[in-house]
Amino acid sequence: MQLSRPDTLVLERFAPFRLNRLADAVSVNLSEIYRERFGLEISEWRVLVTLGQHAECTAQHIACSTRMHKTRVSRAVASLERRKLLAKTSNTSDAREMCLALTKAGQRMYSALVPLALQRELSLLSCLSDTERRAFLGAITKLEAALQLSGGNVRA
Amino acid sequence: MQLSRPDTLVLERFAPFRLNRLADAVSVNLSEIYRERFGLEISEWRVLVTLGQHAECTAQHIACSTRMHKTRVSRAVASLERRKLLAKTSNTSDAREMCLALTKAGQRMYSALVPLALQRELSLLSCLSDTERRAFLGAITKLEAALQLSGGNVRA
DNA sequence: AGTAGATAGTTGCGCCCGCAACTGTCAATG
DNA sequence: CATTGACAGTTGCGGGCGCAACTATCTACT
Repeated sequence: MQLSRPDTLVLERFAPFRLNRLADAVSVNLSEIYRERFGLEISEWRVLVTLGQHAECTAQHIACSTRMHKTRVSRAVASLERRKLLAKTSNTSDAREMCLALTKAGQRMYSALVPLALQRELSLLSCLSDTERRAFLGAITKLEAALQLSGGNVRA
Repeated sequence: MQLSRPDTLVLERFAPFRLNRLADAVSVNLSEIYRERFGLEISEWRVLVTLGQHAECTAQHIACSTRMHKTRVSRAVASLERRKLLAKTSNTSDAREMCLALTKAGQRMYSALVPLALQRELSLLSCLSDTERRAFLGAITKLEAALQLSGGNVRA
């Protein structure tokens, strides 16, 4: 990488920039599904998916596993609640925590969304051969580990 | 990827999410340099780097090559101008365009920043072997092509 | 039991950014 | 020449998000 002299930075070859640009483009591409078809913002989409995976959990858990700021989670949850896609119930053992769960409508949306999203993921990666894809995802796994992104980490 | 049943989406294994999270973490990591040490926002950093590479160019060109919205470029340029890191001169052949260039102070900042940024890039990628790194960057190149990110594209 | 510190979640504030609309300039066409 | 449409760049507006501060609750320690 960066074959030029060490005193010149070519943005197009600078890995952090390329990664940012790529992730943004992929995000925009995927948002056609959750945004245009289902009217969800990315933070709401993440909350929905997390709840679809872990039937009941707290906002804190969602913040950890999605690495979103807790205020962002709070707002996404509030929005989903307004739209009756999600319901809160106060936890009896700890009144600070709210137990979050998808409503029937939320589950229906989840079930409709997931196959489309997985299909889009495949389509995005379809420009890579199996070997290339494995190498790509393997490298990402290593980078995640190096940056301590695996498992539930909080940023703020 | 996604070895589970096709009706469940595990966010931690969903490539678009992983890519987004990784790019964000890399961005935060890199921002220690341009933000904390030099007081630049990411958009300003990109403008600075682009001008360091192409001595004189227009805002439009910066928007294309960085894939930033033209208003974002406009504000970053205005901020850099206020800080005397950049100077505008009106183009004689086309009065609509502004010819942008770094000032001496801007060039000094650029020269101080670039080696640190390149070093940080190396450090970020140091968890990969040469083979892995080549495979990783190669895959990114293919994905960029598939998403038409290479070369100057405008999004808006 | 009572107090202090930690934790879950919400909200006011300010900043950044995209959208749409605007100004000013250029090129093409009559 | 005048007019129309395209283009470079700026700005008002609104929305989303992070930070800090807040409330409410739990836990630990005396």
